[in-house]
Amino acid sequence: MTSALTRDRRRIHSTARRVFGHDSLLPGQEETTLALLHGHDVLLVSPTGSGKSLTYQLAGLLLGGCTVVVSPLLALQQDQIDGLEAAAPDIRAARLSSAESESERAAVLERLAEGTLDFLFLSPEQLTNPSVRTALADAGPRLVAVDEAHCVSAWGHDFRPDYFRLGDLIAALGSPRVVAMTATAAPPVRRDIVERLALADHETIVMGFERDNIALEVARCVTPDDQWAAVLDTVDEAAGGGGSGIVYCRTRKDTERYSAALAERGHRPVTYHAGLGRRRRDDAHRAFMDGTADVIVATSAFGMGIDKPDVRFVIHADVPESPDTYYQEVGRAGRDGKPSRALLVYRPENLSLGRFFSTPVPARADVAAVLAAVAAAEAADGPAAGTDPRVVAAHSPFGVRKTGRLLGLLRLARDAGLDADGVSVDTLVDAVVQRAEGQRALDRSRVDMMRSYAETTRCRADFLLAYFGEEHEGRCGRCGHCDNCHSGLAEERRPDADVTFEIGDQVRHPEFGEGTVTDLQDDRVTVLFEQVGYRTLAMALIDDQGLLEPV
DNA sequence: CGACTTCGTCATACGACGAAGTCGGTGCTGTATT
Repeated sequence: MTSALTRDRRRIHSTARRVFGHDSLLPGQEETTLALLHGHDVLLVSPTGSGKSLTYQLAGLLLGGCTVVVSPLLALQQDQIDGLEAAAPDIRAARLSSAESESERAAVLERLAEGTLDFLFLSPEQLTNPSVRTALADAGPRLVAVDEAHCVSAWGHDFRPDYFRLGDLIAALGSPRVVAMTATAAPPVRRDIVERLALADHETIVMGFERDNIALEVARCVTPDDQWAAVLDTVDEAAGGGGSGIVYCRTRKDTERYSAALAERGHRPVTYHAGLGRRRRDDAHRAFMDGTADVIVATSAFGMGIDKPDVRFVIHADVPESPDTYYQEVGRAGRDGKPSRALLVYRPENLSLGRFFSTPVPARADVAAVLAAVAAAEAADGPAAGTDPRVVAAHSPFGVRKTGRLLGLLRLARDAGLDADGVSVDTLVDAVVQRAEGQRALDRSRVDMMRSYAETTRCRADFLLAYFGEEHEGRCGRCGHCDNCHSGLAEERRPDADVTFEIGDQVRHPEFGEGTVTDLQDDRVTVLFEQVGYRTLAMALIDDQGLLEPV
């Protein structure tokens, strides 16, 4: 007799073959699809190119109805639709965005109502439109896929505030299954995604982070002139091999400067940042993709969804604000599996920009004002009005943006166990400010981790994999091709070292509170504290003063 | 926080210096303006 499990596996494989022409599935695809079919939400952390999209496509088709795909960029949505139509001509996909005319939007919503749409792509902002939400709720989607889900954690505080309430917006569609997908997510990012999307009875499925064809290097510089020269010389050297590459800068101005200098040296660079306007951005993007340009000099605006296989080098002209961002950007090298370089050009002074950009902490008076506005909005427009930034903003002294940000923090504080009833305004204000301070501390500790990465003498791949919570078992602690492995600085991890803790242990520190051990070296331990973010502590000090206690 | 710009100051100094001020990254949206 055939078990239900076997039957579901067969359905998955036959759909993959019949609709997409795949005779076999990649690691993680069956597992994720099965979990969704069996009623679990899923957080899927898996590298670009590993076929994350197929999991929501298979699950969507098997669950039936229209699957909603939330994606942060309009360009990405279009890519996905094009890819889907190319892979499976029978599939009916559409997009709902500000780029469509009123009549096009009406046509899409009609197809949704008729049930003749398999996949609908949209941004979180679309879900804040009540008529869109109602139309979707009426259609009763069974699955929502959240693409580039790390955005749920990174955005919302002060950028694209609707990411902050994506969980609520999805729940309003009738609490469908949710699959959140991203290529990179360290443990606190995973926690954020699960919490903010309110993933129910969820499974976290993590495929490997390791990209062993990318050689990690750091060039430490003292003066701005050294830094300038290191970037340009490395492009000369790397581009000599014939491949293309990306130079990441922290400011728009620097992208222009480096671009001009590279052109003078005989390269074919293009510049890319958000200040350029649609047309010039599209031109730069196309020139890089088709090889007309060999280097793209860009801010962080460039890269999401880029799947150019032969990027041979990624050079960071300035240090980014976190290992999360760094690895995301580095990951755009060597998609074809061939040897590639990732060089971080590091001057400690550049870390300050990361601190500047860290999450702002709101003034207590502002939080109190928004709390009052929530009460006013609920009194005037009903209980649901208290969560809508547009409605609350009408009663608050601030714009929609700032109101939305404070509402987001308020929501998180309440979710953390503070019920609105019977809690004083002061307590709630405290909780909101604390929440923001915690976020800020985490942001800043990520800057510190970036410093540690730049200054470490151990294997750089090992450092990053530990940061992302990758299993250490069986790893010798040497990738063999980063600069520290090459120079002999990185030593083999000694398994017989006097280990007091293990990765994943819950610990308590008298000052920093509770946390989780994320990394161990012979003489140091790194802990991710709930209140203050990442801290690396000397083992000798811990032993002497009994600083860390198991919980 | 720090890089860069602007402004005032000095006075056998009209260029050089310091103080003060400004700016720095990601994109969706709907609406007003050409």
